[in-house]
Amino acid sequence: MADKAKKRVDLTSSMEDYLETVAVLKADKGIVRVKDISKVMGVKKPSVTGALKALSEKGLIVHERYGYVDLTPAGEKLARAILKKHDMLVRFLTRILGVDKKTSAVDACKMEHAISPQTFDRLTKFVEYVKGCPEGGRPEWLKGFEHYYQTGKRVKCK
Amino acid sequence: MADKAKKRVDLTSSMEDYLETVAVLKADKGIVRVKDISKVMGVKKPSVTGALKALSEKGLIVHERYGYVDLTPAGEKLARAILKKHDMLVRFLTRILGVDKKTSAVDACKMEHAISPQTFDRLTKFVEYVKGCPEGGRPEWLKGFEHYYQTGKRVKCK
DNA sequence: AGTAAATGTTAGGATAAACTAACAAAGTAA
DNA sequence: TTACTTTGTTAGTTTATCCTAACATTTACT
Repeated sequence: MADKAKKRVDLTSSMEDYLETVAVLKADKGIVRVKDISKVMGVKKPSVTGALKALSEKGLIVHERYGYVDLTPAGEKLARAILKKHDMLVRFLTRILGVDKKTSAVDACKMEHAISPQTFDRLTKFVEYVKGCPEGGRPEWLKGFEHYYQTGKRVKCK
Repeated sequence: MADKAKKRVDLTSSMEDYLETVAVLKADKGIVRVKDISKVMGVKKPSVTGALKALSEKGLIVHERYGYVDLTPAGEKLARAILKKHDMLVRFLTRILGVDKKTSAVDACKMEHAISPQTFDRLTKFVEYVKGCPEGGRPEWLKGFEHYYQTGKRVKCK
């Protein structure tokens, strides 16, 4: 077996955010450039250059001087995992808790660095469970929660 | 009105963690010392000394050289807010998602820095709602989720 | 009281992540 | 092709957080 040693890639929250942004931009616009990452993340361009250098060194992206940015297969894979977490959290926040879209996106972006695999697993299944529970619509109890949130009063408990 | 200017106290996650730990230790053991904070948080003592200095300068704790640590009223108030978030998250993770106690504590500690007031508000009400829904016990749908989590199969949906 | 152990502090350094100012390359258009 | 604009990089600084090593103070025991 050719020693394909798969070093564990351990990213800081910040680096995960950069990687995630690269993946999103790539999906959205096809090409990824420093300027766009900078804009989306609200940081200055030199910060981006620095982050990209770090991600390059970890073998997660490809970035030639003055050129576009692209993900390596390892980067793709990692980004997918991060985005999965992100999307699940957004779904939980919006569909179940009723948090508004913008806030959900912001919170998900921070929460995705905070949750353990166990919590991820359970929350994922929770969102799944709620989604498919009464085939088409929202479960009764969730409507009950919405009502409780609005009025402070419970209805139809069991 | 005597200008009681209430400067906005904006803490980093790290400083919030220190403040929280001080509050917990005070509640648990009455007195708070550097060594204990160090032990609980898994950092070395010089890090604690430094953090305490920063919290002192913000008027959140009282700490005399070589002495015990105590919270000021402002510190108490802030700590209470942080702990409220923490406890709510632990309750959500354990009681609703079924995450184990230890993991819940760890995740809550990180998530508490990530959620907005809106998410806090909604999640708090959600936990409240679930708790008091069928007076004594757990709601049917939550049992349904547990079953789904264990077996992957849904029962009694509506 | 005198000494050893426990506890706390200081000084100095490392790392991560951001910034500004100045420079370099690439793209655009006359 | 030259000159302007856009985009990207480099160098150097700042802030936050942690660390280690060495020193200081306090506490506890004999």
